[in-house]
Amino acid sequence: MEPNISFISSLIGDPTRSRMLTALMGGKALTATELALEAQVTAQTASSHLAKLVDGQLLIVRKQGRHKYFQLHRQDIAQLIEQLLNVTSSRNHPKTVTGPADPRLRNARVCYDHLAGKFSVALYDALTLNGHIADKGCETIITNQGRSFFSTLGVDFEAFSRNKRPLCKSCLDWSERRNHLAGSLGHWILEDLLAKKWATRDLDSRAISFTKRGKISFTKMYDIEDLPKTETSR
Amino acid sequence: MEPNISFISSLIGDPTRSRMLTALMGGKALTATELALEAQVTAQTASSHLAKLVDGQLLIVRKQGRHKYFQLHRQDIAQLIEQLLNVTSSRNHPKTVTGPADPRLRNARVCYDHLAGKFSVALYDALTLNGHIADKGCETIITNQGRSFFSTLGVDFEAFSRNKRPLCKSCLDWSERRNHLAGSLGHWILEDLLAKKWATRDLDSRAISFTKRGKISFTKMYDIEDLPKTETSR
DNA sequence: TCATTGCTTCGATGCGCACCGAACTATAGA
DNA sequence: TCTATAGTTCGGTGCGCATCGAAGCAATGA
Repeated sequence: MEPNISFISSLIGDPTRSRMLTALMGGKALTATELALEAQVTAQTASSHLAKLVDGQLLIVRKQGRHKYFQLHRQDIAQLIEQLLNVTSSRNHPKTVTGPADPRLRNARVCYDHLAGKFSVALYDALTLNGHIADKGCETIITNQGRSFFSTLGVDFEAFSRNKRPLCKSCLDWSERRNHLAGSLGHWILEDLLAKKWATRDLDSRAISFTKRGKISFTKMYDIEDLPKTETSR
Repeated sequence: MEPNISFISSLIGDPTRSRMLTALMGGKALTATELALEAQVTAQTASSHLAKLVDGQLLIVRKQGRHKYFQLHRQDIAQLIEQLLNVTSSRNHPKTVTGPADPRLRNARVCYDHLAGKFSVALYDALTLNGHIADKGCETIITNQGRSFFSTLGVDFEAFSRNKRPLCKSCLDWSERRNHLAGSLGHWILEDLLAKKWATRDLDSRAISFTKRGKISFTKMYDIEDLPKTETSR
């Protein structure tokens, strides 16, 4: 028998649940109340939705004291949501597309566990331009030069290769409709950014805010030429 | 604003509509009545569903005489469905997974526009083994050797490169849970098979039936060692 | 121990929508 | 012209489910 697509799709198909799922695309685990707020429903309603999402294995839950932390179940779920975002955004009516997007989200945001948005696309372009990665159209690979470049930055490729996750992977950006870097290398870059305090993760959203100094350092480190201006206005 | 995932998902989320969509994964355009049969609903019900799918831009429709032919809208929709199939099948209860699958579908079937199933996985393995393609874990690329190999078979890489579609791409097989070849090269292989009359497309399903001679030629052409036995029993 | 906060269960309400019967339009062929 | 087939529109039915109020557990902290 062919697997039954409709079950998972109908889980995502409810507006409230899909709001929860996109909120969780930030990669951070969120509590039930946070998700209720995000989805704009009462705690009771949220509870029943979350139970369904866990039951359908879209989310995993971890209990910590009197809190319950929810996360996307696995990488492939995040990929599915991302693909849905892509398909949807390219299909939107022209009117709504240009709608009032949060400028911070456009600049830099988290896409599950790696960077997305204008900054991320600029990074991808710079890495390509400098020959660190190669965009083969159908795939993105890391070059030998890129391998040594990232090694000096402290990337442990040995550890990555033990991991079954793809090292580098292109991921279509739904706001920019251009490629950006995903995979474990994309993950490393984001973690590195945050560890270096060049940028901070917003508490209330998927947005990533660069500090002034961080922006400069980031630009220098990856040799990015045309980093777009940060629109700091809310 | 983030695009609204739930709209598309809820379209796919209805069991009847999802049956129609999976039926269309065969790549062939189907008429409204065929889809009604496939989804096991009356013509009226099918009509309303199909209108919604077209309206939601999941399908395109072509009118021909008194027939209406429906097809998946674009490649990305097919990819989305495929990803859903993957996620769903890996999540199925062990009981239902081993359920009575149509053996013909397991052997060889169409995945939108390329080959899938056991045969396809065997092909992928053989191509890898012979160094025609290289599975880099995170991506699949065609080697120089593979390029010349396929050139002698009549592949016009020039024409492909003008196309924006990826040349070769791995696609996870939901029945085998292994990679098989997608992309325009995967498409070419399927078309070539059918053109050579080594295999025929079933009229009523996504299944692909190899002729005895075709199976031998296919095995020889791509140097496949361990092609699984064809289970001809229905 | 009691109060507070986080989350769940139960029950009731009401909307949305999948479904079909019946009647209608449109195309093809004779 | 008439007949058969393909597809649509309309109206009515009924189920499913998202929603919330109220009450109930559970864990923390004082």
